[in-house]
Amino acid sequence: MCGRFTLTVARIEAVAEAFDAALDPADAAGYRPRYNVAPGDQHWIVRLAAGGRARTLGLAGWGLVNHWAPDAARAFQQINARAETLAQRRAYREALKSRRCVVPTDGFYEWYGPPGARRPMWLRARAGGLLALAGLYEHWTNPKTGEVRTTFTIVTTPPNALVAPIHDRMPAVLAEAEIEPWLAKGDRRVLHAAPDDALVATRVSRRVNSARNDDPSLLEPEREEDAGGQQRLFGGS
DNA sequence: CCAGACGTTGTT
DNA sequence: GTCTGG
DNA sequence: CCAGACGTTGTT
DNA sequence: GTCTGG
Repeated sequence: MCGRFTLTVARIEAVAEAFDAALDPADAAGYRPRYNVAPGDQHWIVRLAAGGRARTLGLAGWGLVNHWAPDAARAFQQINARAETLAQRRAYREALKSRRCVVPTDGFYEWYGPPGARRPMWLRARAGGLLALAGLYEHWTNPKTGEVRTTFTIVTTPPNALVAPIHDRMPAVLAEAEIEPWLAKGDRRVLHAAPDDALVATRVSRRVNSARNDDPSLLEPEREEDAGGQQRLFGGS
């Protein structure tokens, strides 16, 4: 699945340029690199402007709250949406029809191993740089305060050959040519596992476990001898 | 008809 | 065990 | 995803 | 809002 990720670029303007999106200047003012984005956090999404073809880059909360929800309690149970069932699920069907987004990131974490000894891996693009994750978003008005929140969920697929030994799900990573079909038409054919050679995996520290930790040292590769005797899933790396 | 759910993951 | 918060 | 709380009353 | 279950 996808329960934590990173966006470590120095300038959010570079993300706007890469995705050909207009940057919300109010949101951009508070930008900082993130090494441990967790459910419930504010993060960046690229979406089409209302009725148009222009893309915007702005902040939204991770964990989809449907516009009809009485409260935001279910947000944490809607951080991911299975690609296979998007069109059937009541919570996602409407958003699939009209509110797709792309979630910019430069890596995501997956945990593996036995209960109580699970270890995080950081997966990133083999050549480095940005990844485009497929997502859905929605607006929700808090009935108590009248405040409008925008929230999103990340689509998941079965794993590719790299991720399969670690986990049975992974986020839907869009190739550059798949971004527009996803945003404009919700073309579900783009929701497939990333090519087997698209990503590389690094074992990282269990300090990632706590969402309070959010600094560059989280991405430092952890050596085998620091790994506490876990089995070697990645002998060559 | 009204009431109640609407989700994913991991673990057992 | 289960829910909330980060 | 994992970590941490899970409660009320009265007093400051 | 919309669907399923009773």
